[in-house]
Amino acid sequence: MTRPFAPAIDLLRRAGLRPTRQRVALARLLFDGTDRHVAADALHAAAVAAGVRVSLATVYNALHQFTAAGLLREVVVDPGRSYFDTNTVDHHHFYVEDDGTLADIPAEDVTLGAIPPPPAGTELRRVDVVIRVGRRRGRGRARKN
Amino acid sequence: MTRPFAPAIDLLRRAGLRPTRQRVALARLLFDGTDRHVAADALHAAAVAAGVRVSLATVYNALHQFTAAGLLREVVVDPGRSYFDTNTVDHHHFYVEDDGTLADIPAEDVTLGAIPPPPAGTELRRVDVVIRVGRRRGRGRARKN
DNA sequence: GTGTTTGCAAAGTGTTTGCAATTTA
DNA sequence: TAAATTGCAAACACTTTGCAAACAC
Repeated sequence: MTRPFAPAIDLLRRAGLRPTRQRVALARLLFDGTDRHVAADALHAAAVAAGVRVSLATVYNALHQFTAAGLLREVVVDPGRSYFDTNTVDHHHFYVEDDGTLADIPAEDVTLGAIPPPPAGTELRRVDVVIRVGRRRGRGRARKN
Repeated sequence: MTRPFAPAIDLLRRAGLRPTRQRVALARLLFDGTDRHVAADALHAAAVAAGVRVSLATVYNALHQFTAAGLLREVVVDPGRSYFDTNTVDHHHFYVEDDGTLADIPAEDVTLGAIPPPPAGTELRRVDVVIRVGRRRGRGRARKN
């Protein structure tokens, strides 16, 4: 019944974030050992479902703070929706366009050769490989315009 | 003074789209031979600046119709803003995070080895490689929380 | 003519902000 | 107690929609 709070609290402390009730609750939902891809909305729903009183605005704040602290990584695959990944190790993604689902791909499963040099005055931040897939399509019928 | 309209009209016709005044005007702005990365907003502004009477809603419609017709490709690099690329040939991107700028990278400049098989029931749609770069940072000072 | 496309303004998304009330250390 | 954090609701940026008027063929 009582999952330990200590690990989440430590995690936050180590990240330099105050372990407030809502941050601890969110951290416990997020960092349970499995790799998750969450949208603010879904996390908020999960928190509420778990009986945690937290506002959506606080969830957004927490997600950004966690990201800034290196506990999460933001994944951009869909304009108009942000996903946060609990896997902060270098890796890539499958994105199932039809249902907005993400799946990790270990970095070593994608061979990425030499990368062209960044434009002048800029430095490399990250390389994101997104493999977009979709439910297999019938042999699509013609459409007019 | 009079840039030819015929090419744009043909382009639209071939794509199965009615060459209406606004679609022709937008096509002429977009397909001038160079590779462009536009957001709806910017294209609308450009059209208005060029003296074309067109509403933002129509620009959105046109961009999606052009994309569906294969004349454009949507590039997702920023949650909350859609970019459309006039280069529909297979290629990748640099994304300068600090100023929201995109630059093309020819497909052959990125070596992509074997790709893991798509999740069950799905088929490959596209592989996007986004190399995120940023203005070179000073040696960032400490921040607290 | 007839069906398509447009413009407008309103409605939607998803996200951020301002600020008083609350909580943490 | 002082400073950080929260919740709420309002403000946001961007995108989509509904429908009458305008347009293409």
